[in-house]
Amino acid sequence: MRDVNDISNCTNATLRKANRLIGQAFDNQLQPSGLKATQFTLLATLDKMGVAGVTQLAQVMVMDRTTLSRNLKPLLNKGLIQVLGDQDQRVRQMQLTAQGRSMYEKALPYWEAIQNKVVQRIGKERWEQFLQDLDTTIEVMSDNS
Amino acid sequence: MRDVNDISNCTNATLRKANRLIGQAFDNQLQPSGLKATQFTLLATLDKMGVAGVTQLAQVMVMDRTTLSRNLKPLLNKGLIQVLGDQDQRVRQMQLTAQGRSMYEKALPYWEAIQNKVVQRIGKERWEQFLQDLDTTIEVMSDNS
DNA sequence: GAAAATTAGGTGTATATACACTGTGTGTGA
DNA sequence: TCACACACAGTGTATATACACCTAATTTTC
Repeated sequence: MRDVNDISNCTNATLRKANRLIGQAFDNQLQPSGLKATQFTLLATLDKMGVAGVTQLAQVMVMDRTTLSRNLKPLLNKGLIQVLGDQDQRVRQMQLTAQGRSMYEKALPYWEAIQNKVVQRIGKERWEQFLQDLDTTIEVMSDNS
Repeated sequence: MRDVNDISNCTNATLRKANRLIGQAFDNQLQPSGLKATQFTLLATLDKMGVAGVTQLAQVMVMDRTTLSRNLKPLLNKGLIQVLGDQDQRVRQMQLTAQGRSMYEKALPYWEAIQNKVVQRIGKERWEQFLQDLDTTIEVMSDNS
């Protein structure tokens, strides 16, 4: 049994460590594609949504709106994402450009490579449990109470 | 069974989401202490090590040396950490100051509060499994191969 | 229909993260 | 001993993250 109050078992610190290592591994593998792992995730999410406003996209990504705002900049600069007009002039609807979709699709094999490598290292069964626990954590921590 | 190659199951993206939420929760709870969660973790680690050089501390924290170098700055500025001399003039040995230890100890109850809250939300049993899986992930991802 | 509340979004500031590169000190081998 | 390798740490640059605050457009309310 782990001691909850032992600082060695800090949920945040342990999660951060894992996050750094996994992030580096994904960034590393995705490097030939010219995308960071975070950018790849953003493109993947927007690709699935088709068209989305900033706040809407931020909610789906469980990310602060202002963080997303900043993360969009390099992708807009590279022409991977374009902004569409909207009746409601407050909203900036966005979607992938042809170049963006192309770059995303070219990056997919690199993503699959590292994703499979990670699953293999952790072990399929344990990985499934792990992803489930991450999803649960995301769910229970999303209630602002 | 989860599809490993389904982008919805991206290990990195899911981990990042959880990391953001947990990080915010810890930062939030620690706010009255004047420390960010990352800074708290750094102080806790250095407190346990007693004295440590930058590279040594970075290895223990599974963190890039240059990242740690930057993270140390606000703590040095606030006088929570001090640099000691060393025979080997390349090494910057560091330790907590009295003020640093005091601030760390004052922050501990806030850490315990959020740590327990998180464990309660996830559920003790599931949390133990979760921490175990995180540790495993850290271990298998630490091999540079 | 105008004032107030709400909603969408960006900026200023600070920290977190890491790669490529630089500088400096230490040790080692010819 | 001196040149070269190696070890320790910081900087330049770029992105990621989020809170506090600001602006503008829309909706709601009276």
